[in-house]
Amino acid sequence: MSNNADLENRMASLKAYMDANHLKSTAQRDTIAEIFFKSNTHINLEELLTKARKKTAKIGHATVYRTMKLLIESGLAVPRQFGDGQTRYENLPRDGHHDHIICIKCSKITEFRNDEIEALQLESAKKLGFKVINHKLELYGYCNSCG
Amino acid sequence: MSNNADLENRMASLKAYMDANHLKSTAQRDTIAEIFFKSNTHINLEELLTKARKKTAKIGHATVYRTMKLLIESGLAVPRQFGDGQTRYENLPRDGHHDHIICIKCSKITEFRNDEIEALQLESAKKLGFKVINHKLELYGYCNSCG
DNA sequence: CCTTAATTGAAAATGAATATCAATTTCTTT
DNA sequence: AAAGAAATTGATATTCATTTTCAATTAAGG
Repeated sequence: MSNNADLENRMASLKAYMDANHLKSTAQRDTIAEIFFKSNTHINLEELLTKARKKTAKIGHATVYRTMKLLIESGLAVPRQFGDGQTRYENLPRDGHHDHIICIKCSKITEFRNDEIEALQLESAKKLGFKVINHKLELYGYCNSCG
Repeated sequence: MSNNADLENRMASLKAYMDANHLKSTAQRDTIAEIFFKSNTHINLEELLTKARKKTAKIGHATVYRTMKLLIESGLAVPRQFGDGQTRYENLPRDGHHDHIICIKCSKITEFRNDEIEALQLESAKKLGFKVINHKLELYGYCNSCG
């Protein structure tokens, strides 16, 4: 699946969600969603707003917040807080879930994935009577540049 | 080790940290620290403030924030954000680290621990050139009452 | 004690996120 | 294509958690 097809898939998912909820498609929403879907990093409000304003005439920050809330509700974005006071939005990778390693010195965020850990999580939860829907795993430490 | 000895241990650790940094011991600090060390849950500012004011005449909210910052710096408290906009402070259990399972319906927080997961985390990080200092693992799902 | 430096509370300031509201835009129905 | 209903928008005001400021107070060492 090409990046482009992936983008179109996500835009279509969003459209479907909006249709199902009597929500209207607007230039602002499309711009913000597209910028978000194209982002790889954990984008924050300011970045979204700056990029969106380059494409579409006038966009207020409230609209960015509102659009991101919509993307979260529709399951296309995940809000994350890494401790610096601002929410960042994660674009779910099409190849599935990943976790994060954050350098406590330079703040670099690296993604990783370990299926064995995922399996053990499900097992642990099951023992406690929990049905897991989602999870967050963050390792904090020093990257090899800062270590 | 009794609960009381444990409390005294922590108070002593704090004292040692303060001495080493030319910080003064005050009634407010002692009160807040003690309340925090005695707490089992993930206590937030409001709870700390309410309890502290019952013990010590006047305590401003700024002082609670300042004291918790001190406890974090000294490694005796860990700040956590579960997504409801406010920081909660976790008292490190004397028997070591634990992780959390959060019910997305009733918000109940259950603690668990799995050493196998911890080991795999270290291994994953090592492969990426990271030295892990700390980590957060949160599983979100439905508890057996809500599931 | 007495001096110095740290600490405190009250109030003001900051900053992220949300709510308000009149004006605008989309979508459906003629 | 035009109109009407309903949703959306941007600017502004607001909320709420947290931080800063600063004059007055207090702790600790000499």
